[in-house]
Amino acid sequence: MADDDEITAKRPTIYDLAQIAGTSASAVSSVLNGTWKKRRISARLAERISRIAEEQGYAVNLPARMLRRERSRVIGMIIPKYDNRYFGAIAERFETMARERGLFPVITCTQREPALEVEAAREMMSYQVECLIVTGATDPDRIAELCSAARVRAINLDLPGGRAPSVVSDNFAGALELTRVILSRVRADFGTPAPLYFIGGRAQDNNTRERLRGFTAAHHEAGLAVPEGNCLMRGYSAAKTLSAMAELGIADGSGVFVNSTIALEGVVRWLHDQPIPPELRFGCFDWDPFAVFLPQNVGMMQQDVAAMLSTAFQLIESPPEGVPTIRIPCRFRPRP
Amino acid sequence: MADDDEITAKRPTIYDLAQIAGTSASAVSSVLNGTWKKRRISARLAERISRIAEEQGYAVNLPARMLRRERSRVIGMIIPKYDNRYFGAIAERFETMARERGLFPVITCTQREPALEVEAAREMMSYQVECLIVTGATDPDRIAELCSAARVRAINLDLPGGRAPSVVSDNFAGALELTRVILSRVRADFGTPAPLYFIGGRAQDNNTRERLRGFTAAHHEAGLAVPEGNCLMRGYSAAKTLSAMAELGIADGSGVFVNSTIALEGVVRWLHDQPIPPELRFGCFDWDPFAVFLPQNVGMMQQDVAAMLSTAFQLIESPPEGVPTIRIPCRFRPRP
DNA sequence: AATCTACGCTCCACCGATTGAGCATCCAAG
DNA sequence: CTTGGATGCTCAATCGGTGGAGCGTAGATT
Repeated sequence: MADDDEITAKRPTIYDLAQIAGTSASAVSSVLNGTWKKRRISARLAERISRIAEEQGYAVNLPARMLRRERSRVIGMIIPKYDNRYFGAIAERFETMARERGLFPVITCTQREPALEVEAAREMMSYQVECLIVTGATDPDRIAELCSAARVRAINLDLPGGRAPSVVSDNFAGALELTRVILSRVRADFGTPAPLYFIGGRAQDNNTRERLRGFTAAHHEAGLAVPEGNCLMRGYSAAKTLSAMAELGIADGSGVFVNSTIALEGVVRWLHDQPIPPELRFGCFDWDPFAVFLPQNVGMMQQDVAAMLSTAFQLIESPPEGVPTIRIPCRFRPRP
Repeated sequence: MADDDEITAKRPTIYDLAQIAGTSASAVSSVLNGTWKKRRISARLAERISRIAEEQGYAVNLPARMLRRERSRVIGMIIPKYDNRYFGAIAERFETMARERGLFPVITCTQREPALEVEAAREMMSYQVECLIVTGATDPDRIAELCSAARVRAINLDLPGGRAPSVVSDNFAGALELTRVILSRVRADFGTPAPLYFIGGRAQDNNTRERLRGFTAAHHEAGLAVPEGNCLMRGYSAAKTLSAMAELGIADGSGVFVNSTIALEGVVRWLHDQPIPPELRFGCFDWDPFAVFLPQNVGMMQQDVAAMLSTAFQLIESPPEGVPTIRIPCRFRPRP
């Protein structure tokens, strides 16, 4: 409340409060953590201690509490990047849901570097996390191993692994639907039923493989074969995608399946770099509120972040048998 | 390295390692935290302890370490949202820079709710942060007060305050330049030197006021007055901006200054909702890699996140006299 | 031979909060 | 007057890591 400078040189502890209140540290502790009824502290004393704590601007020393308690109530998340809407939404939703459950969320971002992923996982162990959500990790099994050695439950999000339960989007179904839409729009607008291009991601990465499967299946439905050369997977980088686009020799009337918003940045930049931008149609796996309005976009496949995280927290709260991979449907958002 | 199940029921402590190595906990501690030379532990023993720690998958218990050490080496950041590029970039850069300095970054996001801001600040005190970067807070002075009571250095980022050093963009200069560009493009494309609209933000908020000042100054330069009704500041919400747009009766040939990417979402949605979208030109304060390609966009004013955070860390490392507000220039990014 | 110094290590108090065990006090029942 | 129970509180051990103080031994110096 009021300023009380020069009295407290450091932040007050329960011992300081106990001295001021003329009581014991254990009474103060139990009042401030809510166990005072169980410990038969009178309401009068509880009241007084609370008031003094307020006046002194007391804040519990979490490290000390965590050291003593057997449960830390800390839940960790490692995530590749903050700077796109998908991962941003995941981080935000994770924080909210953790707090709703009385847990302390700790997030760390690994810049998509495998070495940093492992380091981040170790750091999470040091924080004494009870559970770790591993998002979009290149090697989730490596991390799951670290976790199981430390008796920490791990959940894979976005990218599946073989040693911990996973929650992922239904990449196959999403890619199937998105490819169908792009194909039919290309047919409607240009009349040519040509096979589409597939741009972005990494061929080894599970999500990319699943999406490529959906992409191929939609082509087969339409009686089309996908030429090898149509698929360019140079990783998650706008710059690499941009330089790759030049090789394809994309002509008017083409259709493009873009495998992430980061790849889409490359595609869009390439388009605008062309002296005469080709007339084409594209669709993208992942949604972005601005990209969805871009002229040649037919629509975007939005992953259901809320459902994915609800499922992840359910898996944490009631650990499943075995190592399931749960697939969450995506939602197609056409260009408005 | 190898699995060593069923041996360790819990994560090992320095005492466990000491027992295995046949030495004392303090030797183990000093080896693992690097002070072993100072403490005259032999290289041979240090080697052996390191190997055993590795084998056992030891990870230091950070809460215990933090409790003991007088410095926690934790640095906190509170931030309104993760889900836009500006704040996403800030969070990411903050993490990187903190780690480069051997600090542990802890970020929490407050959903732009004043009550959550204060709660988040309290939580940061509980984590024993040594320093707190307060980003885009609605009431930075309230938080600065909490911090000074707990002897925690605070720095305001993005939104300035009166009780802690602040690092902000040069909103006036940025808005001046952006307004000039929009005005000249409107003139070039439509011939009509009409005053622009100003959309988004809150009238009480410092950044919005500064930008409005730049906006007005650019109009005066051009011999134009800004009619009151041209400025609509309904907060940081796409939905509110969208509904506000309807009131303005924007006609062909207009120019719009959009005060944030979140407001831009509303503007763009409004445009696409119109049966016949008006021909207009807009510019936006804040950059987004997709929005920058939208057809009627003349360009975006990008805040220099790296410079802002470098400055913030400098202020942390060498605390300044008084309570300065440092302004960082922005960079205009035209539509490619 | 006695003293000194460097070396290599261990002992133990401590950080702040938590919690099982235990100690008075008081009122009621036997 | 004693026993029993409830009430209201305090004591002290503990969590894991840290670091100042100190101890025994070996080799060097006087």
